[in-house]
Amino acid sequence: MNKRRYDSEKAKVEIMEHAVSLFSQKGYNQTSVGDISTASGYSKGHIYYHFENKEKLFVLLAQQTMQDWNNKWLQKECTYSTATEKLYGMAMHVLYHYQTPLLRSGQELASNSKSSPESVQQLHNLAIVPMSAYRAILQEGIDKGEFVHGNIEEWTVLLGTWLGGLCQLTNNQELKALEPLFHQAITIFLKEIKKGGI
Amino acid sequence: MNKRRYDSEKAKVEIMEHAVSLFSQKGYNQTSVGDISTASGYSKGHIYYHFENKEKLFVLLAQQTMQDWNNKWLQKECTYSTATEKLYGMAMHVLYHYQTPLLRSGQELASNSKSSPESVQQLHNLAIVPMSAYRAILQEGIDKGEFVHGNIEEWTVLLGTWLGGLCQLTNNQELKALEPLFHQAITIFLKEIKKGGI
DNA sequence: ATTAAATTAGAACGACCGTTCAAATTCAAA
DNA sequence: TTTGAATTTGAACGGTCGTTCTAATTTAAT
Repeated sequence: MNKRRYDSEKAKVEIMEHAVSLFSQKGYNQTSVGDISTASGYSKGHIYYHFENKEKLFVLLAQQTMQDWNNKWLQKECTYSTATEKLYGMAMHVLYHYQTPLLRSGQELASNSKSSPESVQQLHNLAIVPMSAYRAILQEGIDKGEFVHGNIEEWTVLLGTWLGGLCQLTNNQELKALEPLFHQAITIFLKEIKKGGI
Repeated sequence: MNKRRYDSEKAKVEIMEHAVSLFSQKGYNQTSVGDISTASGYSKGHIYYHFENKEKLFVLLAQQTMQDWNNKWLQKECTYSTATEKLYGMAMHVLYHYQTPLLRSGQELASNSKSSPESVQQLHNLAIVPMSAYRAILQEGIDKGEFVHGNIEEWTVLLGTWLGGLCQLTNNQELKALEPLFHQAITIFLKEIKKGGI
């Protein structure tokens, strides 16, 4: 069934897919609603039929992207048994699934004084998601006796900034080629926090 | 002497100072030539008397900022005797003198397809400056026997991305409060590369 | 004092962009 | 088949922005 020539949901999804691609490639300000219209094949007016405005559209995409990243991690997480394995697994997860360019576009929006405070807040909240995931692994490692007792908040920030910094390389380099780098970062980090490491 | 009412050089410097401030606060696209005009007190036309266009103005400021950062480091570097000390000193130098917001604006410009390839290339070249500084310290540490022999290019990238990632925190937090974090990152990194550390 | 160059201002242009709106088209139900 | 709602279009508006241009003002030299 459902042989309608109009399929609003399909149109909405297609618009969102092209929007994600464009925001990632060109950034928030450099991507116009006209660009999204041209790429998706739907008129500008139709985009406003589905989404209140450009800003809300972007926030929705960013939230959806981050949620997707987190869900994928939760699925993968249980395949690892130790916190150490999880750290290495997380590094690969970040390398291959963290949508750095899209989320960097969020900084553009957030730093614009004309953006609605609500949107800015929502984008800020997204940064908490990966940090929480890192913290959970570190906490588990401590609880299980794999890692020494230490300043877990500091560890979380140090790990998060390192992985975040490494992600900036994904613009210029092949992901596969970056694997050893991400792996080595975890190895170095583990020397600090692993029990019996000294 | 020199009691001219017109002082073109002074005007140029003032325009550049306000432009740096605005580009840092609002980003490249969100800073209009009109903004710079209003902030500096000189007309838009006058800005184009001194600078060919907005893009060239920004590239000049970015280059100048990076050169200033490097010069300040070269002055400070010789006050440290060991490569280990230099690493800690570099961390503080990055924390307090690396103009993260301005240089992030460069990514906005570089990711815009309408930007001239020449400008994009010039901005890319700027990223080499800090990496070279890091590599020099690591090389010195190896040569002097402070650090073990290892993959110096990999170390350079790992150190650079970590400091770069940590710099993103300077938007939200007080610099002074970040000192322990930067310090701790170097400590962890040193455990990997320092001789007799195991 | 005259003149030509340097400096500055401000208006104006053309392009683009986010958004709105009215009309056209398609759909599902009556 | 008619009707009203859902969907889609495309033109249009108001605003902003980078840039250009002309004219005015100041400066230094003659």
